[in-house]
Amino acid sequence: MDGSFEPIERAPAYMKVFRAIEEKISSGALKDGAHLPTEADLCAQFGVTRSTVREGLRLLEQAGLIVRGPAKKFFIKRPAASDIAAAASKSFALGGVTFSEVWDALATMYPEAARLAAMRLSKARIGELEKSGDALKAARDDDHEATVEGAVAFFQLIAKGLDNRVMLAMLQSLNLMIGESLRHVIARAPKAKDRILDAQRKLVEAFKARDGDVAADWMTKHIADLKRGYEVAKVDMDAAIL
Amino acid sequence: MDGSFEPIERAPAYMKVFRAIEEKISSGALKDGAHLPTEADLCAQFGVTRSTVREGLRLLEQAGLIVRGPAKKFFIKRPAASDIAAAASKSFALGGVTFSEVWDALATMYPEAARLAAMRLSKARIGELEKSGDALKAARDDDHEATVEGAVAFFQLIAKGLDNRVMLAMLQSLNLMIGESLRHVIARAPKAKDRILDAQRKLVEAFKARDGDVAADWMTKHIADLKRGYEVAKVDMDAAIL
DNA sequence: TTAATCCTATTGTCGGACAATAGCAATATG
DNA sequence: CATATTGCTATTGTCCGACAATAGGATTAA
Repeated sequence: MDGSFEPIERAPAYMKVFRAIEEKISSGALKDGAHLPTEADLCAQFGVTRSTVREGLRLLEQAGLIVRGPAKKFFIKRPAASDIAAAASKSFALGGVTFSEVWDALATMYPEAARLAAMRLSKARIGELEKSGDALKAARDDDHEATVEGAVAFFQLIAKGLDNRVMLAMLQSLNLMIGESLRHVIARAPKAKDRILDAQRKLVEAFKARDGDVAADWMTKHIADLKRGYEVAKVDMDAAIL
Repeated sequence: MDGSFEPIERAPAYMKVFRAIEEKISSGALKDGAHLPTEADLCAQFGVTRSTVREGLRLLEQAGLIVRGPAKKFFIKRPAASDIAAAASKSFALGGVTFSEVWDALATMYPEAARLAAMRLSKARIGELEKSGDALKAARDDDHEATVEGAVAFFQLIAKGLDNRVMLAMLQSLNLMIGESLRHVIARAPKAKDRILDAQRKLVEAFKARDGDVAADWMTKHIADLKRGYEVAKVDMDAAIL
């Protein structure tokens, strides 16, 4: 006989609200850009009170599935690569990952990204890379903020040019972390701007020539060089990034 | 003159509650594993009502910064790599990334991961890899679930062995996505198990020999082979993963 | 026609209330 | 004495009702 019972489904109501709406989003029943019904409507539909609905909405909000539109109304938004990257890098920081872990990942992934980029970057994207370099060149040598932005923008353009949202999100989360940390050491790294510009120039040449090996090679050097800046600045690579 | 005013800080109270607690966590004032005060306490401390506090808690909950302990009490938890990976892969799925994007990322990143693994895997970890292979070999050939688990477990062990939480999270999120999708096609991929086992064997050999080039090479083949399974199964690689 | 004003729908916050539940203490039972 | 049951208490989950704040649209004034 089987007179025993299954454990009954016992999740808080706000969680069920969250899951229900999440389901409707992932199934496409609630399309990207559509407005969420008002809280009062949701109360009626789910048969719960506004407090409960609102707790569910907070979950959706933090999950990045809904964003505030005009008039505070929520509308549906499927998470973009940049959202994932931002959330991930924040979590990494909170999780206490170290500089060396980030740089290690950077050194592992970006050369291959560069190799791929050599094959895949559009002419327009390569043009953007050159323009970004020109902008950096035009900046004053002691404008460290411009140097950091120029370095990060270059990585960013490569990541975007791969035309792959998964890799974009991953590389972008690395970009966010190195950008934040570069800012703190750039002032102490002599000649950083010149060396960055040189590497970028070589990389663009490789991209133009569609030479993946050379691109990967220069990216390796570029990253090693950036890392050296950290060592010169005597940053403890085993400390957590903030 | 500058008689103009800055835009005043106007964030909802529940958001401020969220940020305040998040701050205390990231600054270390609330240590990992510590219990959060009761809702009533938080009300008193922040000077807001329980509804407001609870909405803030929902944000923290979804952000993965607090988890339910026994007795429903919350305690602090810094996000681990696996949390980040799970959140990211979920977001990728909701964002509608395609099979080919995932496989593209896989093919780009894992060979380099394997190269690194050849240098970095501990003997114990390599032993685990072999044991995982033995377990897969022992499974029945038509036990597709075991095949999928064996394939994913192998990737998982390599990712863990890199001893880098950033890469672990990234590779793990890929693992989650391919695992989920492999499950749907494995039955239609003939001889999949044998070919997987063969690649795994070659990879372990390369790891033992600490030969990064060979490891990267076999990983490339292994992944290409898995991908071919998809093509044989006539999966639309441009469709969104679910 | 444009600018100021009112109106309305919706969100943000409040306060209180009570049921549900987990953990613990007290009690009963053998 | 050991164990099982019961009751107690603190805390969370949910509900209700209320009101201020605000954004947008409608309406009126210029």
